[in-house]
Amino acid sequence: MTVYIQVLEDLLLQNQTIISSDKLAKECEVNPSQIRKDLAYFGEFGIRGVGYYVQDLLQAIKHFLGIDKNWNCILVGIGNLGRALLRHKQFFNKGFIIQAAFDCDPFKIGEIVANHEIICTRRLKEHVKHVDIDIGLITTPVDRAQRAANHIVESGIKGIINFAPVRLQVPSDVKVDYVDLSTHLINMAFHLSDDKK
Amino acid sequence: MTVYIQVLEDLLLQNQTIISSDKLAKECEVNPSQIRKDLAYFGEFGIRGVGYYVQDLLQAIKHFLGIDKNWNCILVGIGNLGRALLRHKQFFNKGFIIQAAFDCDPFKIGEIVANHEIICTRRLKEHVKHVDIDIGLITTPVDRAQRAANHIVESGIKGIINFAPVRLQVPSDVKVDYVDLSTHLINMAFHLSDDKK
DNA sequence: TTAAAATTGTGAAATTTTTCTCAAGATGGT
DNA sequence: ACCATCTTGAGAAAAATTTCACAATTTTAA
Repeated sequence: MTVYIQVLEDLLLQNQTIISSDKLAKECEVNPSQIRKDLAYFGEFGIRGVGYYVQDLLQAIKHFLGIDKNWNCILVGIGNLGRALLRHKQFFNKGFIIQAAFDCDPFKIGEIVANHEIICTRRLKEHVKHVDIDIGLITTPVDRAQRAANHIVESGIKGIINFAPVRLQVPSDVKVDYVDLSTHLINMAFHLSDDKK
Repeated sequence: MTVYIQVLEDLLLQNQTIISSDKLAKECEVNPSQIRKDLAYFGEFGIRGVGYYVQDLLQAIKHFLGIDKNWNCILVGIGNLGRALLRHKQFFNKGFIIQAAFDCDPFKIGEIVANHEIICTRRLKEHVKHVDIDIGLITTPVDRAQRAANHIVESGIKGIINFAPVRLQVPSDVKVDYVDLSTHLINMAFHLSDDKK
């Protein structure tokens, strides 16, 4: 789905107003039927004999995915990756706003990174009380990730995106999404192994 | 598969020598049959009535995936994310070694980040000639990503991991893996939308 | 020694996902 | 107005994936 968004936004920049499932399929490197099924899933947006209106389609997808409104996030763990995410402006454009940044290292607390003052993780719950936070991002080292998750869960947040390569124990009503960069490297290594041998 | 590695390495740290598919399934949050199928795929490693030897299994998986040897990488695009990756030591442990870092910004060239001197992207090909590089990582802005990909392809590298949210045009013998952080945020937003409404 | 309990490997069944096919609707030219 | 050409939507078919069920094998214990 996000691939569609990427490609459609690109088409919009090129002032293309209409696209057929065939051409969109080629751009996204998938089967045309696949696209039609996916797009039909949330309503009839195509016009037979014509194709899809890029702008309308984009809006429909975004609405369907819930990214036509803003989402409040917090970030726990201000290491290299944490800093990169804080400084990364792309998220704002897409409606994901980092409202606060936490770390448990006393040397980091009070430091300002990309307009965010780093706050002690132990004070996470009280800080979050007054703002409605949707998503917690964990960018701590492996051995701190579970503790970070506990703080996030305790403060009532129901979505966690975990960048630390470790499984987290959370209540069943909290959704965890795992982001593991090394998985991508491993997949690539596996793919390239065929050639190498 | 990488989830198995994560969990198995964790078990190894806990000095657990044997694990059954049932328990491993619980840890990985998947079906026990799934695990047995996956593990049987590359040989019979379990012992009926007993389970799997953690250490042997881990080694077998790593060998199967091709990560029991080192992989040489280069990084193109020294922004926030690029710097974070260069400083991230976790990759080294897993056999992925960043051998060189490139950027086309004259102000960045010559700068040293995490022991890497940043080299002009135009000189990528000649620099790579003498070392056998397996994987190119792209962490440029969107509008530079295709050019970075071209440089990488021209130098004969067959694997690209692209962190820029844009599709790349490459010859069919070059594999591209797309890493898009906002995809994870969007998935989470979609999941949480059900509750929010 | 024998029986009960544990656990894998694998064929079969069930489920999900992907692809194919084509009727139905839209457009453009004659 | 009519026909040829596009292109979607959706049911059917095909393919892939996941789960079930159980024989085969090992361990434990009486």
